[in-house]
Amino acid sequence: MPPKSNTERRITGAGQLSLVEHALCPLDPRLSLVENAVYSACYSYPNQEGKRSQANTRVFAPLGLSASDELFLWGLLSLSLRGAEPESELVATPHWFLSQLGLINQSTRRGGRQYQQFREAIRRLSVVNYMNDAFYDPMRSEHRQVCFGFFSYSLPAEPRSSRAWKIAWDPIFFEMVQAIGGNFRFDLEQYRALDTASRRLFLFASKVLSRRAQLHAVDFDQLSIDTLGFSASVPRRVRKDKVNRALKKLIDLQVLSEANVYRTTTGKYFVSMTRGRYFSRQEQRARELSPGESPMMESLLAIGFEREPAVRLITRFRHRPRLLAEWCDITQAAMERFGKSFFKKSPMAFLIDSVDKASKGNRTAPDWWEEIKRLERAKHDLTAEGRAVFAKLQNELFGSLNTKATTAARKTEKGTLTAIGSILGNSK
DNA sequence: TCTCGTCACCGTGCTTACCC
DNA sequence: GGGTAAGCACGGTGACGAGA
Repeated sequence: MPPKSNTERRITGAGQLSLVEHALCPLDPRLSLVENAVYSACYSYPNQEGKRSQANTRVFAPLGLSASDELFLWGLLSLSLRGAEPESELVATPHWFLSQLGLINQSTRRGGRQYQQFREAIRRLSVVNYMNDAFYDPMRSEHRQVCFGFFSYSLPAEPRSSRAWKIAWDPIFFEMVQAIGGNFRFDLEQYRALDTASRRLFLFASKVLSRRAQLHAVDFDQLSIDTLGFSASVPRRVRKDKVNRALKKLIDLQVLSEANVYRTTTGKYFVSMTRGRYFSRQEQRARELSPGESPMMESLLAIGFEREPAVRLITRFRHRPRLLAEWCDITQAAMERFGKSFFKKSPMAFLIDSVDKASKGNRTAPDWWEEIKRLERAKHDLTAEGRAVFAKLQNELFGSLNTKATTAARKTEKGTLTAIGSILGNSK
């Protein structure tokens, strides 16, 4: 079914160039949603001499990872890149995040489950460690060894709290993403409507076909296992069936005008794809937020402001959004922790006075609030077992890349989830 | 014998409708 | 906003048959 050609605002997602070349975890949640999961994948890229080289990746997910978590990764990234100036930190209520991502709205009676899924996805994504021995750096126009997490977060420890959530991107990752040529845009609503395998294929096609009209020959095994995340143990005929279904969905959405899985010799399959009409109508840049849509709005309303004064306050501090977000959080934390008796006049007066003084350097955040933040941060620490796996993976991918043993190990682990026991066992 | 396509089955996660 | 149940979609597996 072709997408609606309406004039309503389309939500735009943002993808990272190297990350969509390969899957971050298996598609099957039974394989991916396990503690201390390690997923290996590889992809080929043209090096500086124009020859094909191979990039090897490892994704270490201490809390496991679900293919559906990627929706939140790309969605949050798009929110950070929405304005003229990219924001390395997002501070907003979960309701704001979910409504911006189109997961909840005022007309649908949905809520609890979406909040829980968002919270769990954020937890899993925040502890992921990503390693790649040839990650494309758009600023230096070269491939580099990288190791980073995606983001850190700070949520109120009490699930019922109405305080804002804070999400801070990893500086190295964010530097790569926000650079010109480091990201690409796609239609998040279309992405959300697809199943997880089709979503990955959609992103891969969005990246590659935005630069050229046709892809003549993508290795089928590479695409189905490394890029989409099907298990290598699944017979090729079954994978072919599933990839064909995903291709058909993209043809129906006019992302592709034509696609074909074909065989050259026995056991050697390739995929061809041709760009569809989706690319000619895609809105490249997302609209900037008005003050009324600011992530601060819900926090200010919760503190007691009317809508108009809240808009004025947001406009006044539009160049210092972090300062306003921090004092909103302090005010809400004080309301929850000490009650209204904490405030001499009102929470609104406290906020305006505090943020005014803080902007002039005459007031700093209270100690009790720093202590709350410290306790919230403490929840992130890896277990001893997790630290051991991470150290082993780093050594394996970057420490001895040229040894035959490592190459052999990579071949057997490619596209698979490695058992933690085997990793720790090998290191003995 | 090998490759390939189709189908049924099971387990899991997600969406939707309904209700409070 | 939040909980629950039913139905749906999908990934993985295995069996079976057709054709080269």
